[in-house]
Amino acid sequence: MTPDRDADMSRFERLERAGGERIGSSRAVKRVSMADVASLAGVSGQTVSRVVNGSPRVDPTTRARVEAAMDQLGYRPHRAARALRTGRTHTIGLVVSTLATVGNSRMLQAVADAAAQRGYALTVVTAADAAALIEAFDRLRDQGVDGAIVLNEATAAVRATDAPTGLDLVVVDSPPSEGPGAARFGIVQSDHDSGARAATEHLIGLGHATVWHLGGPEDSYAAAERERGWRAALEGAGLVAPPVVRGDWTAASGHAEGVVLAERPDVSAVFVANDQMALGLLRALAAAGRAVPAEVAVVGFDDIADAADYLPPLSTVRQDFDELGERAVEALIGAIDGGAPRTDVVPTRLIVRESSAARG
Amino acid sequence: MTPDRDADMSRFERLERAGGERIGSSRAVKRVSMADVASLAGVSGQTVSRVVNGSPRVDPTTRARVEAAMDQLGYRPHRAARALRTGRTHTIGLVVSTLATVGNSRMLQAVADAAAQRGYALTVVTAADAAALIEAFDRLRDQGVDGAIVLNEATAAVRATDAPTGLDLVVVDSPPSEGPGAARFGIVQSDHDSGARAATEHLIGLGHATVWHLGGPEDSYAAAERERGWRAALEGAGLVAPPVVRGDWTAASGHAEGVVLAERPDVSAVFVANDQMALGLLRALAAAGRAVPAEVAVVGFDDIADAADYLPPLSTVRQDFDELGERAVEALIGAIDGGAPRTDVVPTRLIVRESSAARG
DNA sequence: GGTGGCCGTGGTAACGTCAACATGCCCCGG
DNA sequence: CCGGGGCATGTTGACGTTACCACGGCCACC
Repeated sequence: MTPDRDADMSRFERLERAGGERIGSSRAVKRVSMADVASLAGVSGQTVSRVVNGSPRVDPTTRARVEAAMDQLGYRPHRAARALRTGRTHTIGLVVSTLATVGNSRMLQAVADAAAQRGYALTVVTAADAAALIEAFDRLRDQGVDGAIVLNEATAAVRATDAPTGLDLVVVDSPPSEGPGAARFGIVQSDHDSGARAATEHLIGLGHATVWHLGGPEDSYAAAERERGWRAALEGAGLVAPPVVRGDWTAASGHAEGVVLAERPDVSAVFVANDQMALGLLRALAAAGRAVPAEVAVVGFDDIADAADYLPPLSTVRQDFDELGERAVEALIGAIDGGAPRTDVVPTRLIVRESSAARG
Repeated sequence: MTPDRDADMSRFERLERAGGERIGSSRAVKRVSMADVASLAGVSGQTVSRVVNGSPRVDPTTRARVEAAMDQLGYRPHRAARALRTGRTHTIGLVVSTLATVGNSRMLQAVADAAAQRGYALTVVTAADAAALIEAFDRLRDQGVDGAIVLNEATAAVRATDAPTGLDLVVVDSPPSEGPGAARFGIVQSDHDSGARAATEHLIGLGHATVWHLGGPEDSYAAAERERGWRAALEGAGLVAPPVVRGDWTAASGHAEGVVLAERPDVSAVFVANDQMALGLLRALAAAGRAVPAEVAVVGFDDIADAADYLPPLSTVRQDFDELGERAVEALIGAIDGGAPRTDVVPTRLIVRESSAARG
């Protein structure tokens, strides 16, 4: 750690010495340009450019000389100048509805890391509703991002992205883009359907007469897919699906709906569309004196880190957020580089904990 | 929604018509430059620039004409060109250690919104340790951000920011910057000390013989401050402080440490350094058969949204993340515009819920 | 032995913007 | 009536980079 820091400081000082006319103010460091490197290395700016961009048409000797000069001067390419010239900013945007849901936060982190690893900067914009989404795209276009990843529950809002935005787009958890124009944007998502099915089948396997569903908002595609999987599992087992109750992903909404479910004696198993709502449900069940899992079994979705410490520890369907982020970035960069939009589905996995332990 | 969308589409079409040579490929839209606006309005580019930047030295008539032309063409200033010329990117960076803690996510959202509101783009970089922090600053400098906000628990890592980075900086939850050079960066933080003190005094007021502390990591400044407040409250009441146990902010660590605490019969009140660790503690207590709050009272810190749905609902100290984000952005932009680094402290507030209800 | 082609390199211009200076005009004071 | 000063606007060049074309030298092939 200490060596690293020293290394950085000395590089900085070199930089300051190299370009600084003024003394005292660290703000006055003149930046090292390609021309500086070129003259030190005794080559033209063009050759420096070739070295920087890894062109093969450079003599190894020359390349070494240029690299030495860059090192000595602490040269860093000027992104704005490059962007002006090439039209590529090497920046991608992320549009997110909210960071209040833990899943979105996890995705953001995964996307940030994946982008950084590929040398792309990530700029984040929030957009709660459809109108804000349009505005968010405007802002991103102004900022000159090369493309954007959309993390927005509202299907209706995502539809708006069918409109031409002038940006390459990858949408996470989106219905297939429709219309005759075929795919307008890439899609990356978890296998909500299978995950929900597995969760529901697991509950059925425990011997419950049926499985209730505490779902996500009506306009969410992910919520619809999870509901679909739940319904399919019930149907497959020849059971009737009870009416769906819906929350808005928050624990508070899970509690509010949970109070209603807890009152019904015929509720003995609930598949909840995300972990945070399950947390609220668990509280409602506890308040109603209904033991989990003895009287009511509960399974969530997401497997956020906290779920293992709920009371009782929550069975849930794990989403691989890191993989999702990775694929979203990869798909977007592919599209930016001229590839066709594609659709990726990442598998999910049922994690059984105490909230749905076998009835003893 | 529909009108908005239509408006956007027609603007896009205008844009396409205005500059497009090629047909068919929506990627080929040529961007509208200042020169296009200038020639349409019959003025020089310089005058357009003056209008865009709100210079007062423009005749109202001319200004109107230029604005009409901009509107008609759908002109958007080119940020990269502007950045190249002025050296300002109007972008700020956010360095965050992890988004796994809900507090950090909340801060990120608040910062994103505050930055957007001021016309700044926000780029996010993660940096888990001190070495990564240095690298993160490098990357941000490459990307040409005007300044950065640092959200990183590790005090040691934050210290590294004492090294010149060539960036204006605002650090959230940092010890005062030290040394003869006075303040190198701005600081924004919650009043951890008072919050912790209030929480501890509340527990003492409930009649507990003493209050235990489940603290954050040793290298965290926020954790140290909270511990300080806890200690001060005990001292003020003439009570002896029990040994501190520490977690790493996660629920899992709270559970691991909580198991130890739950075994001790002399533990009847615990002040936990954040809500997520408190969740783990609650589970440990439940597993040990110790009722909350009847046998053990618990108070957390942060007031994340889920805390109200813990079992039992968690008493906690609320941080005003939105205010923190707002102030951090404000302080940073102030510094970018040449202001002196400043320190802001945002008040915290005790929220009493069932986990520390008065003993019946 | 001539010629074509490739290889390494350099020169020039342009991306869109804004700062600095220049220009022409009108109004006011002496 | 003339000169100076402000005001609105225009002209020029530069920020740092890369695309395009040009050039000389060398090898290979016929």
